[in-house]
Amino acid sequence: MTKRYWLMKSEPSAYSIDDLKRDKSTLWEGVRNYQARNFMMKEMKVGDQALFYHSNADPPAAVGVAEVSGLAEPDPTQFDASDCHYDPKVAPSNPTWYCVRVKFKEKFAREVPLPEMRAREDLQSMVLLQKGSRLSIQPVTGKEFKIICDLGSRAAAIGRPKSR
DNA sequence: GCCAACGTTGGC
DNA sequence: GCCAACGTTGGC
Repeated sequence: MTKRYWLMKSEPSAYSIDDLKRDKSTLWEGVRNYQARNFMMKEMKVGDQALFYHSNADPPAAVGVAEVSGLAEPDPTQFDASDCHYDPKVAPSNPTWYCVRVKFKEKFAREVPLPEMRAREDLQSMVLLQKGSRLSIQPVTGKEFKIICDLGSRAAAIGRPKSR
């Protein structure tokens, strides 16, 4: 099966790329949107690559790469009354919410801020940039993934022109 | 803090 | 099944 590419949002105040770096891997808990859940449940495979995106940050930015390291399993927080993602409607015998495990791959040498992505002609079709889009887990193409990784590497910093 | 856009809930 | 009201997301 071909490797696929994703973008996963997290508010850095809740869980940042540095948290993932520290933890090495984590369950992507707390997703409470069916479309995002379905990507995790039905489409994400071990080895898939994901851009780690900081939402509600200043500026919002792609900050690194994670890799799917475990197929979807029931999200434990849906059963935990002390957790802010607790879902009292869910019976333990029949989980509603699932999450994959992801592991840390890299933190970009520099963040790739949202306005920079917006400004690029070759990223216009990204789900992230569509008006009103707020999916917290979304597919990206291999091409988009590579462009953003390149922008995040130091060599590509500030989009210096090739010729002068 | 504001607010546009989206998703969910619940009355009918 | 419609749709108004409400809650949430997330950029600005």
